[in-house]
Amino acid sequence: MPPITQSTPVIMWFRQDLRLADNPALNHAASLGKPVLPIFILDEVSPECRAMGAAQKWWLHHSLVSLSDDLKRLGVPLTLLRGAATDVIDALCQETGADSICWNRRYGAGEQAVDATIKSTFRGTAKSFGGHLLHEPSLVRTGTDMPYRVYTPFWKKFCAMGPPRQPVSAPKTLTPCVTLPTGDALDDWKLLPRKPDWSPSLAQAWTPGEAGAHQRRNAFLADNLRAYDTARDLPGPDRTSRLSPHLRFGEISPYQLWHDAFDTRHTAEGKAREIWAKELVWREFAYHLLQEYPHLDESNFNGKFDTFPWQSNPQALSAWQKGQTGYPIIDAGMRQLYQTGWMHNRVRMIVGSFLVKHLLIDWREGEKWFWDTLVDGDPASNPAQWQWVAGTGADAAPYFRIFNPIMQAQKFDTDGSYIHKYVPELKNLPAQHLPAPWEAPESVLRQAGVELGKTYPKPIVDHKQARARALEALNQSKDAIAP
DNA sequence: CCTGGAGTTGTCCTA
DNA sequence: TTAGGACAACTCCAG
Repeated sequence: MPPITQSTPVIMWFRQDLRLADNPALNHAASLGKPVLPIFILDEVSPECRAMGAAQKWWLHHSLVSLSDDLKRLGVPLTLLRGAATDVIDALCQETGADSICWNRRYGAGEQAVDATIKSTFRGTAKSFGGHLLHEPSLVRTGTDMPYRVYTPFWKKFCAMGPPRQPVSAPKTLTPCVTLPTGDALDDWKLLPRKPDWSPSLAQAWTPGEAGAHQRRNAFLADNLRAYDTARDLPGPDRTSRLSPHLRFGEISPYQLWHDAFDTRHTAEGKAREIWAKELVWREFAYHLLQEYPHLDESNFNGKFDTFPWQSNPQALSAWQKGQTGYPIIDAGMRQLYQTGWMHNRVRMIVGSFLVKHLLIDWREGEKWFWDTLVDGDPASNPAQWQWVAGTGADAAPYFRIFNPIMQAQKFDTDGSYIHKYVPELKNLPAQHLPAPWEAPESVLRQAGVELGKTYPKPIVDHKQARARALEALNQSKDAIAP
């Protein structure tokens, strides 16, 4: 080891916090008056750490480009390293003499194990900070010091714990290291898809990076917060925040968004503000569940479902993934996902319910597909929402709650704008027939150039029959004894 | 320890 | 056309 001197650098380890503003670990690093060495590690080898899906990798690539540019503007370059994080950091300390490291906490079991190992073996000071969540998930406890399993009491307790701290601004300058360690070139990581390159449609929909996140935030606060409580449910106009991937990669701080929610410079009813704040806290609740139950993506939260007879049905699974089920609202959603790496939340519930209840396919198949295709694929929110839809989760939907894909389309895509956008083969079919094209008169179909079974699939299951079959199967298993 | 109100997002049938 | 109740009972959690 080189001798520890005044000029030894502090390592700022970026992970899921790819931003400069309101980044507590970065502010800490800046405050030490030492050279700052910002790094990002691509760790695909540490056990129990879930490898990113393809859409997330695309996002990560561009987010790292953006972070790297932003850091350069502060006078320090971002160093990219690859391998098991413990080994990488060991080697980095050997090379640079760094005796100090800091990061913002993460919450997957495998990731926490890695961080704990580094903290206990690091020769020097390793400091962690809270930046990803508004309250540490393990600190929200019931009156009897237990974790919560139901959202509303969690929300009440969350509010009773007092408001989250105010966001802090980015450091003005950082001191660079005199000599830099050797790092990787981002392109060598091959995070971008090729053969085929399906990313242009993602690039059209999104601007990864901190600047893009703030653009989205400003647009949301100016336009969509006002009527958020009602308008967020309609996938056609899509008045959601669309901030989920930016939050996933920490390009914007949840502290910033929490205080935005109650900022009176933006006009909105109290109801809209509260619903938006509650959405932020759903994310917290998902992490709370993940903390209590680290295998949230692998096993049923409710063990009664461990014996449930899920059906293996590769053809149906494939039709669902490709958006070829014959139910336009399902197909629109699945195609939006595949094309843009994102799906409106209302539609996520509808397609999730369809896979699990209508097709009786294991929710884990859906969770995996979402994980691979979503740019906002989140280790906590994704499995938590799938388990909720499937009825296997904490605070699960009751088993008899089966979304009707026809009725949902009528109710939430009344003008057909969502289906028209993502199912172009039905673009000439009048809105009233979009929820269930097989019920349209033959002449109307012909006039719209639709031939069911040729230009657009016939429904792969009958709603009424599938619903009855699901109720039967679920009814039988609800009395199963948890192991 | 007991009590009792409450629980994200729906559907379908009946009156 | 629309409003209301059944669907099931259970667990959670505060007081």
